Amino acid sequence: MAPSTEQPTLRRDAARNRDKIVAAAREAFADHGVDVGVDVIANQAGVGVGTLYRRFPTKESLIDAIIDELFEQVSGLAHDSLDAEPPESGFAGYLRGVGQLQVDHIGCLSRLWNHTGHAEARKELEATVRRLLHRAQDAGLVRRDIAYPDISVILWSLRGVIEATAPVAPDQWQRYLDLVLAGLRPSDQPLSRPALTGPQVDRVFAIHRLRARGARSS
Amino acid sequence: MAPSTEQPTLRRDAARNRDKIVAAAREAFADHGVDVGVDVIANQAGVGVGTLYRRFPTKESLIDAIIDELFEQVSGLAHDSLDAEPPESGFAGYLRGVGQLQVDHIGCLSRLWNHTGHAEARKELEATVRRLLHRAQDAGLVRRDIAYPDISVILWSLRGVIEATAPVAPDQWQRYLDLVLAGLRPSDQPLSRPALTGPQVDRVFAIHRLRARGARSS
DNA sequence: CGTGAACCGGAGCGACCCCTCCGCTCCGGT
DNA sequence: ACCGGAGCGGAGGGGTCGCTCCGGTTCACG
Repeated sequence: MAPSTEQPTLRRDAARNRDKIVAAAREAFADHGVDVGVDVIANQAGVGVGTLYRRFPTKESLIDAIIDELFEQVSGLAHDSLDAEPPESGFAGYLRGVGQLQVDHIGCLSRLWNHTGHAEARKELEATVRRLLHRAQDAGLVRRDIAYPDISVILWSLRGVIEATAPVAPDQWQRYLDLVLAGLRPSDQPLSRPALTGPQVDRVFAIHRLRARGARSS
Repeated sequence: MAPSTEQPTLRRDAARNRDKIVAAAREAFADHGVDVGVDVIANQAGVGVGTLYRRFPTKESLIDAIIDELFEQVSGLAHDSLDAEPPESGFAGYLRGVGQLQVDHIGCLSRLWNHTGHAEARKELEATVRRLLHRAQDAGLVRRDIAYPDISVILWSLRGVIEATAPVAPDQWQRYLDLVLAGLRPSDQPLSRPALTGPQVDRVFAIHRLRARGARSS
């Protein structure tokens, strides 16, 4: 039952501070983006930066912790969507749910989809979303030549809309998603290009992860 | 014939260097994003940073110059699309053209749409795009309840897709645009939200312009 | 060709930010 | 109550980046 990475039982005040740091980081990242200074986070948590850095050896690792939380919410949402009624509505519900999650974590969007570890958790999420997609296709809501990587592309596009419009019109992305869902409905006009392949999607993740580290390569 | 902002006749070598700086900046921004150091640009242009800063008092003003170029290309593209054959194809052609421009200037995307000045040029572009949109609507290619601000939203979404996928699959955005265009076709299912209003779009621009200046507000 | 103004270059300043270090505090088991 | 050590805070190191300053150079006009 215990996770593989076992903590050597944090002292109680230390655990409390860790929670305060995570909460402060969550809020600060959502409000001001991942570029907020660590001192701002430490201040908001009521601790010193030294305390922060004892628990999270790197600012990046703190970001990862927040993104991990977010990823779990996405996973949970996908699983919940499996129980939607009627079943074929789960697909749209998943997309709408992810949209709302993105709105609630605007500052972190650039990191949401380049998840460091958890390859296995990613596989599971993918399997779930594939099921949602197939159900929608079987019900005639989504054209057959839409593949799983297309969902990633749609979510990237959603990110673009949300990042631009959310501060002004927090629900405008829903109108846009209506349009996309309409575009997904069966049609006899073929698409001009094939879908991304799985490895290509992985490379997109990899590139964005590199870029996130502040690469300044040639 | 002379533009309203008259230059006091730059010395020839100075003009040459200015051009070299702009060319280097265009390339550097496209390749590495707007976060490249000014010394990189100056190096590539074969001049010192001092020379760069004589011509462009701020890195921001250099970025603006590049964005202005890009904006003119968009304007030209919109006008060219007016002559498309058949006329109702101009709308899709415009969107595809803007997509390609975005691919060619990936690093600048975050700045493309928050254009500082030229309110009048913006108005003209808007008028042109409105005509393209109306033609497509009259031809039955686009549903009637799509308004001009929806085009901005679509371009923001396109930006999200391009930023994510272009390094791996430079033309994947076209598949995605196919879907959006399909979603724009007439339908009797209403959209769940109204379009953005003009002032809302302006506020989106304003907010992003502020954010670009590196604001670290509360 | 001579002259003065415009121009050039790059070392260096200041601001910012991530992270470390070390003297002090306070938890918690005995 | 006592004590060992985990935990704490925040000043400052190290690095980056935008921008400035000024001695030397080059252009263009008379």
